[in-house]
Amino acid sequence: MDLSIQQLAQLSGTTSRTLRHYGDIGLLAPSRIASNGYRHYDQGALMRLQRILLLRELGLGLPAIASVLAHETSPAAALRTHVTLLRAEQARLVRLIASVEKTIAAQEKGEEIMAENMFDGFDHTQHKEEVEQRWGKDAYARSDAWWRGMDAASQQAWKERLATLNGDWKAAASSGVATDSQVSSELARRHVAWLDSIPGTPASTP
Amino acid sequence: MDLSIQQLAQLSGTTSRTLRHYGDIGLLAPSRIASNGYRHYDQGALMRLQRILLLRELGLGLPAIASVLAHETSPAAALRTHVTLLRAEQARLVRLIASVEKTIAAQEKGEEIMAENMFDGFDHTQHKEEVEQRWGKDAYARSDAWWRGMDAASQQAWKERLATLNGDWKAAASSGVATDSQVSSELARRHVAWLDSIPGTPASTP
DNA sequence: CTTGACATTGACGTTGCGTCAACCTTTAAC
DNA sequence: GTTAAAGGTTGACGCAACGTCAATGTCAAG
Repeated sequence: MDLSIQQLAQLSGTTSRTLRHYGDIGLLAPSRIASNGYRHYDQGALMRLQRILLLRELGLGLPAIASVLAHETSPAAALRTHVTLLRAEQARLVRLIASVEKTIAAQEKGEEIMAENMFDGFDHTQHKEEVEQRWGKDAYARSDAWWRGMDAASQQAWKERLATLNGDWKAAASSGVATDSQVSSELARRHVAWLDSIPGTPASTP
Repeated sequence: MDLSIQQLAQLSGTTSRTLRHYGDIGLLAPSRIASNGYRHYDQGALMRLQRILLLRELGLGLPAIASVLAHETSPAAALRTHVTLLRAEQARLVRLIASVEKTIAAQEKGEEIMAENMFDGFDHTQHKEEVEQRWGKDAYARSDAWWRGMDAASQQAWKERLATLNGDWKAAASSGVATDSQVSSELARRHVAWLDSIPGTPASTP
């Protein structure tokens, strides 16, 4: 098994440039360099490349990959750290998508989004420092992004839905409704339906 | 309203370097440059900056933002394209997270991961395409993302919290609890607290 | 022998700023 | 009046992981 750089590239689904790059930075050396300067790779190099590509898909940087492969000691810690970052990034993407979709929807309704919605944002910004000090940065950032992604009408609608739900729920509780399933399950349905309107909530969990 | 570069940076939550960069690339020119060379920004600049930052949050690149602001014609198409890319990226992240977690789990059990786990990733990819074709891309990405972004323990916790809440709520309703505030407001607090654990839910709505 | 496919090294381009560096202004304090 | 602390300016390099020429050498086939 003696592969040229192109052959290895095609086999592993990457490019020759990448392979030379890995060679340059000492991540994956060719197993042999012919007299004409051509790089050649053997089975061992291929396996190492597989691991490299796997770790790369897992999001590790090339230095990190080199480190892991160098001293094969617990990649677990690195991975654990990394999964945290991935989750954060993933959450951010979810918010981004919801926000973009909301923007598109508003656009399609012919609304001129930008105008006063900006001032909403502005108010929010000034509010921001206070909130951050009282509730912590993370909490603010997370909650703000979703809320801010909505236009005024949607925010109003959200508030109303929450108010209605809470109202019905209280009413049901205080009136001691017909003990069980009919009314309460109806409430539960609406409860779940409302949750579904929150970005990221899975529709099909139970 | 005449803002220095720092003042504008703080107001808008960005940095002076960013503002100078935007000036350099012609995205946001200072409204006035004093005789000493200092940049000054007015209300108009601030509004334009708000739009820039909004579009940036939506993930558009600076040239794209410039284009949108230049000929104010339908950002819808650009956004639509972008949301597609975002979804793809998001789906990829979800797979990444799952894969990393699988790797971690395997590691902790002392297994030598790399070998056949690579094929796991492969399987997963193939599975994904099937699912996407059968259920539609959107549905898959949206419903799956949040849920899958959690580890098993978190999913379990989420289920339990939901079950407990629903249980208490039903119990309260069926037992016709002391008509009002004490118990119901306590439930409401927990209700809200639970909602807060869902990514993106604003903590301080009322 | 020539053509075309594949190899080499070298070096600049990409994205959106962060981060010095070296220097000038304004403000507040002593 | 002097001085030190802030805050301003223009370059210019750095980063992550290669993509993409450019200029040139090598190999197999017609």
